[in-house]
Amino acid sequence: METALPKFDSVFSIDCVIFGFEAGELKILLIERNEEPFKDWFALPGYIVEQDESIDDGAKRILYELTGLRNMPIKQLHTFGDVNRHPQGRVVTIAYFALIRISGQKDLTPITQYAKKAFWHPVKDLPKLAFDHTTIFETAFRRIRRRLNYQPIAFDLLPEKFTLTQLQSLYEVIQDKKLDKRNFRKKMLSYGFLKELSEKQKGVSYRAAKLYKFDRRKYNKIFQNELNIQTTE
Amino acid sequence: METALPKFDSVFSIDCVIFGFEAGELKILLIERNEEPFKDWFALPGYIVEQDESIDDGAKRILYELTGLRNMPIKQLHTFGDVNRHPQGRVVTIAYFALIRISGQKDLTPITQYAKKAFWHPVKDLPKLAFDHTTIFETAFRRIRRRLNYQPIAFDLLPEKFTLTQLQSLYEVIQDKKLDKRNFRKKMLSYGFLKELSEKQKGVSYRAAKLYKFDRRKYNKIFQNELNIQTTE
DNA sequence: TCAAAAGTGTTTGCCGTACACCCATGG
DNA sequence: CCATGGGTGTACGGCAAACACTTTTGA
Repeated sequence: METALPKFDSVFSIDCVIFGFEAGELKILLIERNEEPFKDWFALPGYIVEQDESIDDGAKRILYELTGLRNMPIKQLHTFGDVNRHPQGRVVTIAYFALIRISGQKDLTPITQYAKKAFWHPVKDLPKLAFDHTTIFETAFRRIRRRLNYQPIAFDLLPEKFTLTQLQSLYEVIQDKKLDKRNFRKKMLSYGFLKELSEKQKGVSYRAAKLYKFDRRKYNKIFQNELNIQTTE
Repeated sequence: METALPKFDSVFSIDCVIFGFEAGELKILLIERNEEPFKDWFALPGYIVEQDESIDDGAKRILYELTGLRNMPIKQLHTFGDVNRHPQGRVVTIAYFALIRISGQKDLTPITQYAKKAFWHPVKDLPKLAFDHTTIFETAFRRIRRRLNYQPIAFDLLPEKFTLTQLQSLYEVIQDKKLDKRNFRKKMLSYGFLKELSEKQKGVSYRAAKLYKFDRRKYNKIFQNELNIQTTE
């Protein structure tokens, strides 16, 4: 079943790399395609932008329609415009990315027929993806690895209340290296933007850890100088 | 004189923010437009991408045709896709940037009729630019300000042989702050990627300064670990 | 000889890093 | 009582920042 693209003159599309963290693993959101080309392949959620919507709005809409996720805080990543990246014609794609909290309740139900399903897949052992989506993913992954060093993106991936060990293991997964527990905790707490809660972890068969919250207001106050420079992208 | 765009369905274009450094000032390359819309306005060099060229190739071609500069090492900056950014229809633009050496010889002669002329303009006191080009410039400027802290982009702007004072004044201009001379020189020299030449500055009416060269090979050797992470974008 | 910029060291505080043991809890 | 992770402090080295005077040169 061939589904022709509406126009081959300079069509542009959106593709989204959505990161999540679950069961100690970094994951991204994939769909199984229900359309040619690459029907039945796994792909990043993506589709063609409408004429009367901004690319930012289009990205939000497309992500919603393919995965059921609304109002995700996506940001632009990079634009991919090789001539032959799409087998049916010229499609320039603008890639977006986001780091979000995976919560069990959110059901990933595509609204459109273009995707059979949407699901989380570990970034380790990603299958071959449709189009140039593997390249797009790699670009996104490099970006967040770098960004982890100077922006508080880890907290977007964690549950609202988390332990320092969870935070550390997230850093370790993204950077793919072990960190020293004492140094990590000392440094994180020294910033002053973590709020210690009176609650403790529950349901573990060992000493329960304290829970913390990320205090974004304090973070902004502390880093407002740097943020003036960093605000974009 | 109205010049209609070829198609209004999802046209995409390139705009280039080309930085240079001359007479102690940071400058960018502008054109004076010779086409509606915004005829006679100043604008970033930019035009529409062809169907059969990648966006990277298109960016190089367009920059050449509007300014006469060939083979510039441009990199992608960001894509701007608001619905109404172009008064004649839907044009998504992919912005590129580069830092280059302004040399007196390079004549800036547009090849096409779309630009009357191309010229360097200080980033201080930029005039109002066509379309959303002021926003694009600001995005590029923020990007290079940040990047200056972790990549050797300053050397792309300087002549091949330069003095430490020239290097420092470039850092000061980009970051808009004064730096301490002793600390600056100590730090720069400690990296080990500056090669001291036996030559000295000429034609100055005070003590001539030593000239230095940036040794990119050494730089790459020293920073290859970090570069593994930083290579992209 | 004067004006203008070149060139040069030391001290201090902070931050990153290395490193190992006892504690609390649930099963 | 045992297994599992939770939680804690110190010492060292390197880097950034503050700070002022002498030297060289051409006009």
